[in-house]
Amino acid sequence: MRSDAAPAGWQAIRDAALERLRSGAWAPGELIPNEAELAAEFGCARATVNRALRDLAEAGWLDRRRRAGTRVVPHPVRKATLTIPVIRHEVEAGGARYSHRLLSIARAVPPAAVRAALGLPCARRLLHLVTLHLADAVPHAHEDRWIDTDAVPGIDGFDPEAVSANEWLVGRVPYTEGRLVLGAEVAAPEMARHLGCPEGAALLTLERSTFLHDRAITWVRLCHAPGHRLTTSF
Amino acid sequence: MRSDAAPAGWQAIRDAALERLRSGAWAPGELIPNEAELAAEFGCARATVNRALRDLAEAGWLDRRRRAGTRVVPHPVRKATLTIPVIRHEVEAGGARYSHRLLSIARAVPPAAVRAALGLPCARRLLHLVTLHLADAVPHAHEDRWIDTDAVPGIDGFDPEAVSANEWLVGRVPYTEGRLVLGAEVAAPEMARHLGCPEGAALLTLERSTFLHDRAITWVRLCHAPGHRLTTSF
DNA sequence: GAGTGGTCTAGACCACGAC
DNA sequence: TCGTGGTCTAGACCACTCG
Repeated sequence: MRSDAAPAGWQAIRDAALERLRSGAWAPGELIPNEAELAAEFGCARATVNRALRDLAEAGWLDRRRRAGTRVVPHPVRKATLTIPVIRHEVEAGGARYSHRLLSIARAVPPAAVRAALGLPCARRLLHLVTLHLADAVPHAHEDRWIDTDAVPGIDGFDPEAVSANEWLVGRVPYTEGRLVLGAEVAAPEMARHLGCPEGAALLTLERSTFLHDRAITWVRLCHAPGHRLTTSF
Repeated sequence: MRSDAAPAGWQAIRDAALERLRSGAWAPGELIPNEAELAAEFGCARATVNRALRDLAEAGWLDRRRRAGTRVVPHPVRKATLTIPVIRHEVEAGGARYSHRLLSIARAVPPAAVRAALGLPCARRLLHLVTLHLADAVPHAHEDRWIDTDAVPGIDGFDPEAVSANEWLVGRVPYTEGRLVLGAEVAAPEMARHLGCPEGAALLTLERSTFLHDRAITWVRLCHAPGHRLTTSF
């Protein structure tokens, strides 16, 4: 009995191929046997080999071309996947207790930069929320959010004191498109006060615009407390 | 004749389904018809519908479960893919002319933080390169890199003055695993001098460790000039 | 138990593109 | 030109899980 699950079918073939890639049996830049040959070797249909190799190609290991055959990509992965968590989950995953504090709530016309990010042509009034997220009562991130309430049915039932806008929207409002911008900024005096950090500290910022069918829903800018890092494997 | 390509086969079915998702005909949280029904509707084999729906599920639109059927995911995508470009390509994509300047090259024992990131137990000497990347002769990013030359065959043929380590390694050295850490830091005096920015500016940093079969290859830390942003859609 | 998606097969035809 | 991967089909069996 093996501790790891032993996949059967196309996953078994994918794993066998992956082993050859990792071990160097199929070296970078090299041409690997064609589908028919591998199907014969593994004793399965060509479609099954196709499924396995397609999976490896999508993962960035192989480069497949008609007529030219399948080649091992010299440099496997150039993409990293960033998961965008609900902040409460992020905090709790770190073993801390999550809380949040609503700093301000108002209806106002957003600044031009926000209007541009959301593609709003006219100067409409949106709901503006500023929230502080805390981990074990220590400031974790500062959230500046604009919501087009016309695009969010059921917003009346939303109590920003009880549930953070971050979590409420994620749970209830579907979106189809989004844009994410990562940057860094210096902590201004007010931000430093909110985050409990020295003025001039470097903060990792994350701006996110989301849309439903090209209709702007919300724009949010998160300023993380100093030292915060985003990590991903690839 | 249509200006946009009209895919046939499973992609056509995927697109038709996507249109229903985007239009709301298949609403978030809702159950969609099963594969057999859709196959009948589209006049194709069930496997073809399966291929199309699997694609949408991988993209995060659908949640498919045996027996339970296929459901529209309420909140489509929580993942963003970050592409990690060769810096020269990144600069040239911005319409600028790329150049680089080697600031220092030496063999030394890396600091503990770098050893830890690479999982090096003992204090071996690695190749240490510091490079400045420029866009139209303006500083773009500062690169601090450590390379385990034993893990990089052919390193003797590498001329760091001619080609940046970034590009040389990407083109020649395969890797299997990697870790990426994004953060922000304040520009120290020396860094500010290199990047031509004020001391105390906020810099977006990107640390990357790469491995080949659990063997450490290189660790690199990029400090981008102020205002630099990483963008991705999802 | 029974309905659903997951997968496999064997064969076929097609589209691309290196030669 | 013609080998290669891309895809479709029709049918079959399996695995999961809801009721």
